[in-house]
Amino acid sequence: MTSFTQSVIDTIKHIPQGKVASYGQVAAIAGFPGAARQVVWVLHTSSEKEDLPWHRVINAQGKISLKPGSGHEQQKSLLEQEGVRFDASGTIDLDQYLWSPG
DNA sequence: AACCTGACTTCGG
DNA sequence: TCCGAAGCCAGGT
Repeated sequence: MTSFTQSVIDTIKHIPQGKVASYGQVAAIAGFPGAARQVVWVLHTSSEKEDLPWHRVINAQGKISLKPGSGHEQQKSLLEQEGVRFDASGTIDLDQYLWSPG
């Protein structure tokens, strides 16, 4: 499979524990730069079926985009369990936790 | 077949 | 520095 969906799913599955990646980054690595919104859609449609580490995908500012009550707390909790520290304002230190597939 | 939506990103005023 | 608008693409209705 070389579809956009499969590429994104595969990319997300490769995000290591304790690291995070932005939507745009995931799209770019998957081979579709600028397709951040489609990544959102993939998470919505395949996060459970494909058993994806959806919580490791955040926005480019190092913050969780979900609204409180819609998974925000759960995502933060899951990341903290993996060792990701949050700022007092709920921001992740990208210098330290941003995934670089190097 | 056309229109709408989505956990985004980036640029311009 | 902050806000608004446009652009990305696939899937659902």
